Amino acid sequence: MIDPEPAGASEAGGRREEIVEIASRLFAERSYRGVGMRAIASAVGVQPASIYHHFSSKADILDAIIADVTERFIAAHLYLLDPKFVTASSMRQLVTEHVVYFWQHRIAEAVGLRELKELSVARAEHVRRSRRSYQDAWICAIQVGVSGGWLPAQNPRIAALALLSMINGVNAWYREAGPLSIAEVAEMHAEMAVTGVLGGCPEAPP
Amino acid sequence: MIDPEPAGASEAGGRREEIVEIASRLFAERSYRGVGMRAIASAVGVQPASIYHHFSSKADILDAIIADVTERFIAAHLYLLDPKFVTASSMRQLVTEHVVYFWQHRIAEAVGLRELKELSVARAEHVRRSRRSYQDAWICAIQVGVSGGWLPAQNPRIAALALLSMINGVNAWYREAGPLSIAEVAEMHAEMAVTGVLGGCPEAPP
DNA sequence: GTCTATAGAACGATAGAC
DNA sequence: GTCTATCGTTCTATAGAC
Repeated sequence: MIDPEPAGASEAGGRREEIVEIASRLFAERSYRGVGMRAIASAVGVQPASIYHHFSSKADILDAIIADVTERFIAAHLYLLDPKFVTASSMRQLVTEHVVYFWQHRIAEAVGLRELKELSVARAEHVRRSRRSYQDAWICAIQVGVSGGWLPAQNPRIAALALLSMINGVNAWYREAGPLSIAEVAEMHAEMAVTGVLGGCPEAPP
Repeated sequence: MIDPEPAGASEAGGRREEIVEIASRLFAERSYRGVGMRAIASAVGVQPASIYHHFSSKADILDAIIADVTERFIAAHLYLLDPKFVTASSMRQLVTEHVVYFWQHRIAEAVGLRELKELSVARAEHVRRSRRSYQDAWICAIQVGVSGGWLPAQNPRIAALALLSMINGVNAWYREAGPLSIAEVAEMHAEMAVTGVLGGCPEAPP
């Protein structure tokens, strides 16, 4: 049993984590600029000045929210697009895990997507580079499939961007109250993405 | 030659139109709450108080920006999804026109998507209803295709939402500096959407 | 139709006691 | 670690002259 938190993070249940969690919900609902320190403090149940014992500024809270949610997923899953081993099956697996992970982290992901410009330039650039590497890995993997004859996609770059738009869009409309679980929706998207957008037949090699 | 502006709009080049155009660009770049009346006035070249001669409030400017950009497209194109006449070909045409129109109106569309919650409740609800009718028309049309045997989509609702996410995502990554025109990207999306996501073969009837 | 001037509220952040 | 109190800024919006 390994501590799932990276080194440097405080134990769960600390004030700092509580502030991050509450602020992320508020930012997702009313936007970063639409939520003041007074509103955050009030939701936490403390006075505004107390927040500054845990964070040096409001932007520092935003940094902690966005931090590396997306990067962590990308770093852990890029191997599925490795040109030497990528298959239609590994692509389906990646789409499925992508949809599920992004839904599970939907609040931080929504804030990270919407408030990217509010981040410090250095951190925003870090996030953009990470996303770019994921996108490029998809393009490269699709090109491998086209060269190998098992993916008939016309334009790998456009296909990759269309595929990512499709699966990133799930959070905008999916609701847990509906008849389908997020895992079912994820599987359907894997099918629509790889068999549909990329044109890879389910029974085709590899 | 008919006046393209709906009745009630002032002639082009008026201060009101100038303010709407400048404010929409600023809102798209720095968000509604991130842009003050001073910034808008400064960009227009007047004093802040002068804006209030043309608009009763900042929210009134946002209303004028969003107004009915999306509704106008939907109202003019719903006929292409009419259950009695819809075909794979009319779906492809709609996707193409959708992508091109949304790109041409990308500034207002971006503001309308991002700042929907800043709108007055009544106007926000009007926009949501309009989008919902478009979505429902897509679902219904796909169901017709499934019933008719010319679309193998598994789940019409999920397929419609995936398709719309895909084509609405174009504005997030397309840049005119690239090698493809928006019309070319739109055509490729029509192919990926109808042949790919919905599974309709190009040569299949109708 | 645009100006100067400013009201009144909310903002991010700090000082210093406990 | 949280409090009270508040500083200085910025915000939307208005009053009234020209």
